[in-house]
Amino acid sequence: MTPIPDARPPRTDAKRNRERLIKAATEAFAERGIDVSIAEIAQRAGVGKGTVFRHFAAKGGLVAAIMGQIIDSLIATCRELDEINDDPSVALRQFMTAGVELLARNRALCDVIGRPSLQYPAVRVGVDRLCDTVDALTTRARDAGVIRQDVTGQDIVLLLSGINQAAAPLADSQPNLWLRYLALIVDGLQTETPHALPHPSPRPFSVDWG
Amino acid sequence: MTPIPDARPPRTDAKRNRERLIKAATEAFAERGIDVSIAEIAQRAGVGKGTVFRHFAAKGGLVAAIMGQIIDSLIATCRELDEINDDPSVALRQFMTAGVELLARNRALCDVIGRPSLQYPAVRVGVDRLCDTVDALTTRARDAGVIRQDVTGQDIVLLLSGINQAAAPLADSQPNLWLRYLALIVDGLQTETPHALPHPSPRPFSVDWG
Amino acid sequence: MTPIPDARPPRTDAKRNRERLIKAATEAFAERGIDVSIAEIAQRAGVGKGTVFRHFAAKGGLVAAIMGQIIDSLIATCRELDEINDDPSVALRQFMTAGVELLARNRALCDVIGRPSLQYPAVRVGVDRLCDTVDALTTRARDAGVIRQDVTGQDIVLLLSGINQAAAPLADSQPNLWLRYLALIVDGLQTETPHALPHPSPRPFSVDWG
Amino acid sequence: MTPIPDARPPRTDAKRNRERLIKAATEAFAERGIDVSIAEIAQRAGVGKGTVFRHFAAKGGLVAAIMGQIIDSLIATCRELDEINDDPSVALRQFMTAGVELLARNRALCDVIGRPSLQYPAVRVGVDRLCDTVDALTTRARDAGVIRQDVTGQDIVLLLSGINQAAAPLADSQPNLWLRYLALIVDGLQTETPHALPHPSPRPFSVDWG
DNA sequence: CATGAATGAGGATTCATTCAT
DNA sequence: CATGAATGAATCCTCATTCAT
Repeated sequence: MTPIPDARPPRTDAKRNRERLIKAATEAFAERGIDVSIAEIAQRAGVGKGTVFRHFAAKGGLVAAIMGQIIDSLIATCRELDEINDDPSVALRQFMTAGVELLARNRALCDVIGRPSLQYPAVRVGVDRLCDTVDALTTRARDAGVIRQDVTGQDIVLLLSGINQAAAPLADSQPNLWLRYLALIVDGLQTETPHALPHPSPRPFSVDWG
Repeated sequence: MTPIPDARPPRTDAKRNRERLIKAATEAFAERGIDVSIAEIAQRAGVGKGTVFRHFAAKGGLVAAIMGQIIDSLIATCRELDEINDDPSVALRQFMTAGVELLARNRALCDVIGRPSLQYPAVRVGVDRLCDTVDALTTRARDAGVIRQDVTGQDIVLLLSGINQAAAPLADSQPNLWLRYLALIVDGLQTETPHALPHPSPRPFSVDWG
Repeated sequence: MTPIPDARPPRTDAKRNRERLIKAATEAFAERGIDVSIAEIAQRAGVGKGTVFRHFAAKGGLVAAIMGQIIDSLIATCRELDEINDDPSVALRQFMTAGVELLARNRALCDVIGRPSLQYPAVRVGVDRLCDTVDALTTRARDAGVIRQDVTGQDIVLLLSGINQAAAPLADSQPNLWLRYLALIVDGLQTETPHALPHPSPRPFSVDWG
Repeated sequence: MTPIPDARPPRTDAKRNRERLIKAATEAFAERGIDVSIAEIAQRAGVGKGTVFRHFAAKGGLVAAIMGQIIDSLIATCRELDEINDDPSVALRQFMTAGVELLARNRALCDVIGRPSLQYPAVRVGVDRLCDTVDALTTRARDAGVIRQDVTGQDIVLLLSGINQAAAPLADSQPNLWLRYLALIVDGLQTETPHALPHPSPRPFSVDWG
């Protein structure tokens, strides 16, 4: 029996294209934010624009996929650091460093995480999962008494974005300025004279109780 | 004797239109950021697109004017609070509250203040002036020993943006969440066990020493 | 009887404004061509844009008026040179020099004279009158045998524009290049071995026999 | 053996569209000058505006491409006539006829060639190459003694524009009038009693010695 | 009469998305 | 499946002309 030629075009190409596309999009988004054009992403990937839309029905899907993956990697980092470090204080600081650095080096991540209501459902869900993961670490730190008792994992995640933002306006000329604000906030979290916080800890992103 | 003015004052209708335009632009920018189209601003103001360009030769000029005005008002607020309050700690907290609230209610302000290299020269200069004004207040607070000795006025200004950013993703469902992070940072600034900060205090926006 | 104040606003102002307007428009058109904006003309004249339209219902009217005046002055120049000079050859050369120089220094004149069908009726009529005037001089030159017998006044006028155009592309770097082509054409008009011209002398601008 | 092309040839429909676009642009420019809107060109070609920009990133590129092509064809014509004709006098006359006719039928060519400082670099370079090519022919004619000794190829090219311009104002009603002025100038170039020209022969377009 | 404020049509250009090849 | 050609809505901006003051 002669196999029917071309009946099933090879999946390999599609898979490799998808990988190249994701790699290119990841880099392009990191460097230029989510406003980078599909044309540029396609060109960086060495594929046609149509191929981008074959893999992701709309630009938003591509954004969500890339960003979701990055958030997942941060979740993994958090878990690892939590496991590796006996001292939750060290783990937390290392995690926060990783998180802010990620934001400082990825404009698109700031774009999607920093906007009101996180437009992208996938990002919203990812961030919630990140918050849960960080909350485990945070709880351990709270229990160990190395950070103030009223901060949650979600607070920590939100603060990552805040720390990065504080330094962002000067990022071009002073690219490591975020280290300063990270240290400032870490110091603050360890304050021995906390006052009661005036607003309850936030609700998850995916919950909107109106 | 009433002095004869050299040039006639702006016509009342023009003045009113300008006011409506500025009001509309202020609101539109606040709600939707600097990417709102001139068409929408014109429509909100009830004028033609051409009228917008009569008052501001280019969109950038309108942005700069509105944002500059807002920054100036924050500078004024800072001065007033510095004068009114004997306790620099109170003055600083009140100023920071005013600043974060302003950001929380104005997406365009976040857009122009938060981006790398502050594209708009007028904004850059305004922010530098703001930093100077805040630095006076900050210095008084440092001298009084109510905040850690290594923070400057520019740190405070940058932190405003960071505090707002921490709360921004949840702003739609929890519009006052910024109060929480403001309190957290204020507490942190008063820590009695500060560690040396790993990065020097930032240089002004308008200076780029390469 | 007390005279009614302000009943008849002084004509003096209007007249003076008109003069300033015409002066400004003349200069602006000369320097920048007919595409100069009404706003710039009004500003140069120190009047409002509305005043321009009070004096000339549309931009075309202003163009026609200014250009007509300039053409009239060239007509006067032609008459004077014709009267002053006994030698028609000299008179013709001096007139052509004046004409090309006028074009070389007036972009708007080139714009309105050089385009097909001379859009502006006033210009068309003026150019026809110019042609008639030049034809008198040309006839004298022909009768004196100092130019070839088959050229008319209209030919001469059209050649002015042609001579200027030949030099125009290099006018920025070589502003007197037109002298070269003027001399070339003047030499040519005096050829002693003319061939019969393949196209009849042109009909006037204002006549269109379809 | 057919070699495998590195890249696929342009799709037939794209090629056809490009051809229609170029044809439409060529006609539109010829009829109405370089100020025709992209919208009109697109409509004439039966494509969307975006398609025009797909093929030419900016309007200037389209202008330069079309005009460059036309100038190149004139260069080719010049070379052919130079080769075909033993008599340089005939070759030169035939070339000048072709050149003026081209201008007479193409408003955009007049626009880009006739303006001071030739704005479009591609046009400037093309015209310089044209001048060089014509200069070869002109030199032959000078050496044969059939034209005056002081004219160059660039003079000839500039005169094409001048000749066309002389006839242009009446082009609508007398579309072949340019033949008259062409004959007049050709006669003049052959004068046996030349006077020294008062201005040196022009420098190339691409050279600006300030 | 004079002013300059307001208008809005029109122009070049960008880019996500669709679809013929 | 992949390509990149085509589309057209959207955006900023200009300027002749109208008209309220």
